Amino acid sequence: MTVRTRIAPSPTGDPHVGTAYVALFNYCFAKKHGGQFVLRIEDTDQKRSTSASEQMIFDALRWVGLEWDEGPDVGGPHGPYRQSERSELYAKHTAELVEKGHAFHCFCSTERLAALRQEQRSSGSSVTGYDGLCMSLSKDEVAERLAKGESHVIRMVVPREGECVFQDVLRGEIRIPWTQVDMQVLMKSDGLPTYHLANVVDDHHMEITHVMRGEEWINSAPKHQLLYEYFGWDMPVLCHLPLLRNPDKSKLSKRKNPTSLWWYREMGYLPEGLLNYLGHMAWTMPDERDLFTLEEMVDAFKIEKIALGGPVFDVPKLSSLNARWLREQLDPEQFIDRLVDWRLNREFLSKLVPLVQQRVQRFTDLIDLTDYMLTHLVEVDAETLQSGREAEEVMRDLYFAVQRFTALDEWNKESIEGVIRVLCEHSGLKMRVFVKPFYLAMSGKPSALPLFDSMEILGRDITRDRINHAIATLGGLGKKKLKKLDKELAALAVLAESE
RNA sequence: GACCCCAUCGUCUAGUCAGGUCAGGACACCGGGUUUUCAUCCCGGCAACACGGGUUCGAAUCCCGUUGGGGUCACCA
Repeated sequence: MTVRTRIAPSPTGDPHVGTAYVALFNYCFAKKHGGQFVLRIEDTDQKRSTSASEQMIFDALRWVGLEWDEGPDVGGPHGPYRQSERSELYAKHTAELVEKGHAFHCFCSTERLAALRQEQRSSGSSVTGYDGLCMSLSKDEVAERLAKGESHVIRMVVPREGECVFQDVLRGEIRIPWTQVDMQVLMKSDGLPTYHLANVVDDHHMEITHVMRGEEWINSAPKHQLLYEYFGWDMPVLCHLPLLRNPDKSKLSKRKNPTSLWWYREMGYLPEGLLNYLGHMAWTMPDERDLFTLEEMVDAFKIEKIALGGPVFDVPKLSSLNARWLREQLDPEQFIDRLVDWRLNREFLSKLVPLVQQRVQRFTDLIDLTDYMLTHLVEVDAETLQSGREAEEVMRDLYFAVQRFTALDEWNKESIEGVIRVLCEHSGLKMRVFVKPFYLAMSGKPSALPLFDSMEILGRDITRDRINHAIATLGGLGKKKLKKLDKELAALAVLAESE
C-alpha cells in the first residue's frame, strides 16, 4: 500500500503558518515512505472561500518549498481536488446514507437550534447537540416537505449511548462518549457538504492512508469514524499534531502573533529558515542538530518521534535560525540572489519607481525617500505622532484603520483608500489632517511617498504592525477602551450599511 | 459547564515506549576571550523533571489522584 497524505486547507484569508506546519509533517511522512502528498482545497464554505486565497495557498506552500504530487493546479488521477467541484459525489453519498437510514432530513430552523443550544447550556446539561426531532418524521411527511421545497439540511445519525473508541498513532486509544458527539450536519441547506462529510468522502476516494491534522480535530474523529463505518470504508490512520501556540500558550492566532506566511516572507525570512523552524515544532532530529533541510528531515522522519506538548511559536528563535541560514548556508553570490528575490528586484522597483521618479533630484535621494519600504518598524515619538491632536483621538483612528484593514478582502490602494475615507469622514477632519499620523506611523516622517501606495506595497501585515506600533507609542489602548472602540466601530458599520 | 488532549530549564526539546550517567543540546539572558567598531566565532555561567500518593532495591521514566495549560462543543474548516 502506498502511503498517501494530504493537506486540506480552506481558502479563506491569508495563507497560515499552521498550514505550512501541518503540510510539512504530512509531506515528510509521505516522502519518507515513498508515497504521495496531495493538496486538496476545502472550499465548501461559499461565503468565506475566495480564489485569491486559494492562489495564495499555492504560492505560499511553494514558497516554503513544499510541492504536492496531486492538486487543483497540477491535476492527478483522483481529481478534481477542489471540493466545490465534487458536489455530485457528496450528494450521491449523502443520498446513500439517507437510503440506509444513517442520515436524515432536518427542517429545524436556526432559531430553534439556537434556542435548544441556549437551553442545554444554561441547564448545565452534559447532553449537547441536536435533539433528534426530525428523526421521527415519517417518510411521507419528509417527502411532502421536500416537495414543497422547504429549506433543510441532512444530518447523520449518531448513537445516543455508549462510547466511541478510536486510535491515534501518537496517543493510542481515545474514548469519547457518544453523547458528546452531535448529530452533525452533513449537507448544508445550500446543497454543499460540511467539512466532515466532504473530508471523509474525499479521503476515501483520494486513497489517503494517513491523516495528520491539528489536535483541534480530535473531538470530531468519532463522527468521521462513524461515517467510515456507515460507508463500509477503511479509515485512514489518524495522527493529531499538537497545535502551534502563542507565547501565552493559547492556540496560535493573528491577534497575538504573526500568522500569515506572507508576513514572514515580507520580513525577509528565508523559506528554508522558516520551514526549518517549523520542523523544530514537535520534532527533533535524531542527532539533535538545529539546522537541517527539508530533505534531511524527510530522511530522518519518524512519526512516532513527534512530541505532544503544544509548542510555542517563538519568533526570536526563528530569527536566530534564519540568521544561521543567511550566514552559513549562502555564499555571497547566493546571498545576492536571495536579496534580489526579496526586494531588490525589478518587480519591486517597478512599483517604487513611479512613486519616486518625480521626487528625486539625484539617485542619492532615493535612499532617504524609500528607506521605510525596506524595513519592518519605524520609530516616531509620541508628540510628533499626535501632530497636535489628542492622543486618544489619534489612537482611535489608527485602531479603526487596523480593524478595517484586517477585514478587507482585497489589499490594494483602492480598498485601503476606501477605509481611510470612511474613517476620515467619521472623524470630521480634513483629509490632510486625518492622514498625518498615518504618514508618520508608516514612514516615520511627516511626509513620504503616497500613503495608500506605500501601504499596498508594504503589504497588509507590515502596515498593521506599524500602525499597532504607533498606537503603542501613543500609550496604547486598554481593554476597556478597546471594547468601547469596537462598539463605536460596529455602529459605524451599521450606519454605512443602512445608507 | 461537559467532554477530550497534554505536562522536563523563560522558550523549542533529548531522555519516557524496553525504570538504575536526577537531567543533555539549542534560543534567550549573564560573564569572559578573539576582532580597529559592530556582528560573527570561541569559552564559561544561570536555569527544569508541576504536586501528592503508590509499584519497585531503585522513577523524569510505570499506575492513580490533584493542579495547571490547551482544544472541542456551528448549516466554519
